[in-house]
Amino acid sequence: MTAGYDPHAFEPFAVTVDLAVFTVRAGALHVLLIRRGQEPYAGTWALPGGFVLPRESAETAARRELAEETGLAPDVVAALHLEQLRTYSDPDRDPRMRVVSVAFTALVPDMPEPAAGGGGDADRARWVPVGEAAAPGADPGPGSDPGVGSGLAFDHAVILADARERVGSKLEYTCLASAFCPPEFTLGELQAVYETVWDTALDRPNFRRKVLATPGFVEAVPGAARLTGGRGKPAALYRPGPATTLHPPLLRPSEGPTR
Amino acid sequence: MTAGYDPHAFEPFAVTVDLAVFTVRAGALHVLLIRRGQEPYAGTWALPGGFVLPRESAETAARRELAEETGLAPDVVAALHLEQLRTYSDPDRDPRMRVVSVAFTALVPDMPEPAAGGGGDADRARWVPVGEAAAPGADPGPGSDPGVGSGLAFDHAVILADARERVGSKLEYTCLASAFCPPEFTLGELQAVYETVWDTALDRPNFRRKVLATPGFVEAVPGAARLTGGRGKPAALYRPGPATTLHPPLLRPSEGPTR
DNA sequence: TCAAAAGTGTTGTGTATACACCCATGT
DNA sequence: ACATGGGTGTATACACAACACTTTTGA
Repeated sequence: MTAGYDPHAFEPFAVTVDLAVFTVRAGALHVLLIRRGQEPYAGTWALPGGFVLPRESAETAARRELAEETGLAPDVVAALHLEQLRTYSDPDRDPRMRVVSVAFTALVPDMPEPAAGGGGDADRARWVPVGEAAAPGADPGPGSDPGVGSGLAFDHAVILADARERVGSKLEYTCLASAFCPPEFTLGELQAVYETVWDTALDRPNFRRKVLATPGFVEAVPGAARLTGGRGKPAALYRPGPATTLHPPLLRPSEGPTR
Repeated sequence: MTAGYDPHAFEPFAVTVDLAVFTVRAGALHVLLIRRGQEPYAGTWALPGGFVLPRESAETAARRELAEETGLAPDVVAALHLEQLRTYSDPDRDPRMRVVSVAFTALVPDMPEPAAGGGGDADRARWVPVGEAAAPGADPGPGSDPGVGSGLAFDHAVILADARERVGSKLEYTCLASAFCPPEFTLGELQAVYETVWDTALDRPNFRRKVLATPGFVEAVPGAARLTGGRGKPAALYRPGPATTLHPPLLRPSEGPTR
C-alpha cells in the first residue's frame, strides 16, 4: 500500500483524527459509526475520521471530518463541543503503515435524522447504541444490521471505551450535560441525560436543587413551558448558562463508597 | 475521501513527544528544561523531547527520551508516573516542517542532583522553578542563567501552562501527590506538596484526617519515624497506598465559591 | 377521578472547616 | 524554658440523601 511513496527519506507517519461522537437517543447513549468501504476492515464499523491535511491542525481536521460525515451545517459544527481525548500511537494499530491518530470526543443533541440525506460519507453513517458497539462478538437480536457488535475496526473499541469513560467523568464536574440537549430543555430532560450516561436513577428533587443552586449552569427561559409528551404538568424551560465547571461536583451515586 | 488511504494525498508528518517533568524542590514547583543546541531557538530553553522512532509508541518514546535526558536508571524511568497531556498540532508550531507533538506530564520526587553526570543530553538539562519558566521576558534576579524567563521555544510555554494546570487538578481527585515524595514520607511532606503545587496553605489537622480517612491513599510504615530536620517531634512515615483515585476529592480552597 | 410528571418542603446524617489544645524533640 | 513541628479533639456550618407532599396537565 505504501508503494509509490518515496522510500529514501525517513519513514513517514500519517496523522489522522478519530471521532467519538455521542448523543442521547431514546434513553440510550449512542455513538456515530461508519461502515468501512475499503480494506482493511472493509464492511466493519469504525469511528468516523480521516487524515489531517497539511495545513490543518487536528482540531480543524476533526471539525471538517465531522461536517463531512454527518452532513451538518458548518456553523452548527463550528459551535459543537469538541474535545481532545488522547492520541493513539501503537506502531501496529494500522496493518499497512504507521498511523498516529488524535482522538476527539464530541457531544451533540439528538438529531431528527442523524446521518441521512447529505452527500459525502453521511449515508454510510449510523447511530449505534454504545452497548451494542462496545460488545465484541455479541450481536444483539435479529433486527440489527450485521457487523455491529462484531467488533470495531483498528483499535476503535479501545478509543470508544476511553471516550465513554471520559464522558461519564465529564458530567460529574462540568456543565457539559446540556450539550446533549436541544437549545431549550427541561430539567427532566437534563436529568435523563445524566441517568442515561451513568445508567443510574437520580432523585429528582435533589437533582433539581443541585442544578439550580449551581450559578450559571442553567438559565430559566422567562415565560416558557413545554408539555412533556402530553402527560403531566408542563415543565419550565432552561438554556445552558455561562458556567463550564461544577463546584462542587455532581458525583454519580455508584462511585465513591465514602465509607 | 475520508476512508481512502491514498499515500499521495498527504505530506509526511514528523511526530515528536514533549515532556513536562515536574518535581518539588525547596518549596517550589520545578520543571525540567533543556537548553537547545540547534536552530531553531538555539540557546533558548525548551521542554525535553524528541522524535518518535518508527517502531515506537509515543509512550515508549517518552520514556526513552526521559531516560536519555535525565540520566536516570531505566528501571526507575519505567516505574515513573507518565501521563499523556494532549497533542499539539498547529501547522506552524515548528518553523521548519510539519511536526505534531504528543505532550506528556511526569511527576518525580526531588532528586539529589537532578540532571548532572550522565552522558547524552543530561548536561544541558536543568530544574527551573515554573514561575521563572512561565514568565516570558521577566528574568528574575541576577543569579539566574540568561535565557530562562525569556520565553520557551516553540509552543512550549503553552504546553507547560497546560501541564501545570493538569497537575494541579490531578492532585484534587487522585493520589498522585505521593509521586512527588520519596518512597517513604511524612504527612507534613505530603502536605507541603499540595501547598506548593496549589500555592495555598492547608489546615494541618484537617489535611491529616482527610488523607488517613481515604482508604489506600497512604499506608503507615510500622515502626518508623523520621526526625524532620532536627526540630520538632519525629513524624510517622508512610508509603503510597494502592488507591489511585480520591473519593471524595480533596478540593483546593480557592476553587469553588460554593455560594 | 386517576395517572403522570413537575415542583416544594423537611429532616436526619455525614463531611468539612476553624480553632483550641497536647506531645515530643533540639537549642 | 521555649520554639518548632507532629498529632488529637471538638463545635459549628454546610451539603446531601431520603421521602412526604402539593400542583398541573391529559385521558
